[in-house]
Amino acid sequence: MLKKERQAYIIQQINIHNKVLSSDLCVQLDVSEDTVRRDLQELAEEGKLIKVHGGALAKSFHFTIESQQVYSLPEKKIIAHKAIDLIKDGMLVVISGGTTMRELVNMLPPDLNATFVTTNVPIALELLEHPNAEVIFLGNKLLKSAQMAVGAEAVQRLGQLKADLCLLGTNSIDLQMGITDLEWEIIEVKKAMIACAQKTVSLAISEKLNSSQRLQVCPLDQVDILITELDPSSEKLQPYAKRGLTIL
Amino acid sequence: MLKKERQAYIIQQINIHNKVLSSDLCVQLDVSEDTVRRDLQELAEEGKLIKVHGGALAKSFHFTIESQQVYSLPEKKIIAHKAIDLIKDGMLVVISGGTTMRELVNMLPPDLNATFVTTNVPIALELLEHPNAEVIFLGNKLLKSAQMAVGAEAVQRLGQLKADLCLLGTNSIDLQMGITDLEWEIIEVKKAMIACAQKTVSLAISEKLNSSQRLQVCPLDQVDILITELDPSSEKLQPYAKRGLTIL
DNA sequence: AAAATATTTGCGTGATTTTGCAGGAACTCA
DNA sequence: TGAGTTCCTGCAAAATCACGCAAATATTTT
Repeated sequence: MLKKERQAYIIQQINIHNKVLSSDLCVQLDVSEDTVRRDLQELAEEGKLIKVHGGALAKSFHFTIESQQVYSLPEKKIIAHKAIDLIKDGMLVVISGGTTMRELVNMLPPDLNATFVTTNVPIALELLEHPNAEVIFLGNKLLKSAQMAVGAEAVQRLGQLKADLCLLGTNSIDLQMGITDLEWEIIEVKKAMIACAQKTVSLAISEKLNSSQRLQVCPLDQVDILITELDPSSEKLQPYAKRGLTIL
Repeated sequence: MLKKERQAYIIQQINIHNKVLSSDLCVQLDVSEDTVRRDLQELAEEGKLIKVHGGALAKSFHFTIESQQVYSLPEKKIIAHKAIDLIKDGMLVVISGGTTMRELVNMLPPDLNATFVTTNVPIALELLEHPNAEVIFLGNKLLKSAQMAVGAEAVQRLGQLKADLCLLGTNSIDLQMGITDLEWEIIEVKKAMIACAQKTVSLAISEKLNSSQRLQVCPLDQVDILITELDPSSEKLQPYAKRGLTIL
């Protein structure tokens, strides 16, 4: 078998599987490991793949590993844009945390006259930049990992509110478990946020659809509106529409 | 499974859910906990995530304020350094806002085990970066100009505390009027902070000595310790020493 | 076609990487 | 405080890699 043939085969395998193992290749091609290694090295030098210990990865893999400042920022901007239309003058809005929410706050029209309630420190800071928003921060004990207030005090004071809208940054949502999250203390606060608002809006990039974590925030029927970056007619969203959620 | 694949998966999970647990990952990836730990550590060194006990956090999720040009930074660092010696393990410290305070929080020794109470949003955020500090944020309505909580709620809840130390960023201090400030709402909160603490410390760069503003926070005899960037024996400080303040 | 030259391949050896495990330290939480 | 978890260090086994060398193969020259 010719060298060119071998390399063509390797490229083909990479295109199909996005990765190859040296050990696999040397069996499939019936050559020594050294030969495979040399082939991979050559192809890597030509920029046709990425060599890693034990095999090689498709070039496109490099994308995933790159660390962007904010993951999926364009998608989040789309989501934020859709959500903003829900906020009207005079409303009392409860808002959670996350990068999507930060984008949303950033994009709020300057002339909007609304009151925002949050337990999340970065969100509060971002809201303070807005010329007309009134900002209420609830809570006392702050949780480091989530940079937000948790605990009985925050929950109790959320209970004393009657909000028009709850904007919920969502970690995981699926049909069985509804909205789920990882930490008990966060769950508690999110539950209280949902309970005090007339309408609950879940904001999630589509990757988060159909994934679930340990603890339930609320079942699906407590969510009124679901916003993703996808078009409402998208295939992935139909199961949620069938369950009675408004899709934006 | 290739190591890079694993790491790409971890990054993806982190980006979607903001947080991952080592224990979850080692099940999902079918490797030992050690391997997961090593992966997380490696990714943390590359700056792609933040390693925490038991798992890791997304980097973009953690929002920090970029330290812009701070006026008189070297002086403020000196002040902060002096003040830090006053804070001991187990203390409950009430802390106001300002760039000097941000420097102070930044310089806190990582092994310090104290509880901090503040009504200032940027300070709270900075405190959250500290590995051991417990952070309590008081208040609900936020004042845009000062990025802090004001109003009856905050004042009342400060009244329910018994703090060891009150660290007060000071705008103006002089012999006649004591500590003074501009805005009524801020005065109220600062008064409450002083009232609830056993010792009050005023931190001020020497420029602010012998200046006063419209509204009084407290008379000079309520201040226990005065910290400036000057040497305690400095001429400018003697009048304050004579009035009974400890000069550091 | 034969010889000379260049390229490719396989192998041995030793270095490097990866992984899991044991133990003890450090941390968390009730 | 004390049990349970997570973390770190060092170690060892296995896999993978890198390098030189010689044999095999391909290419060019004569």
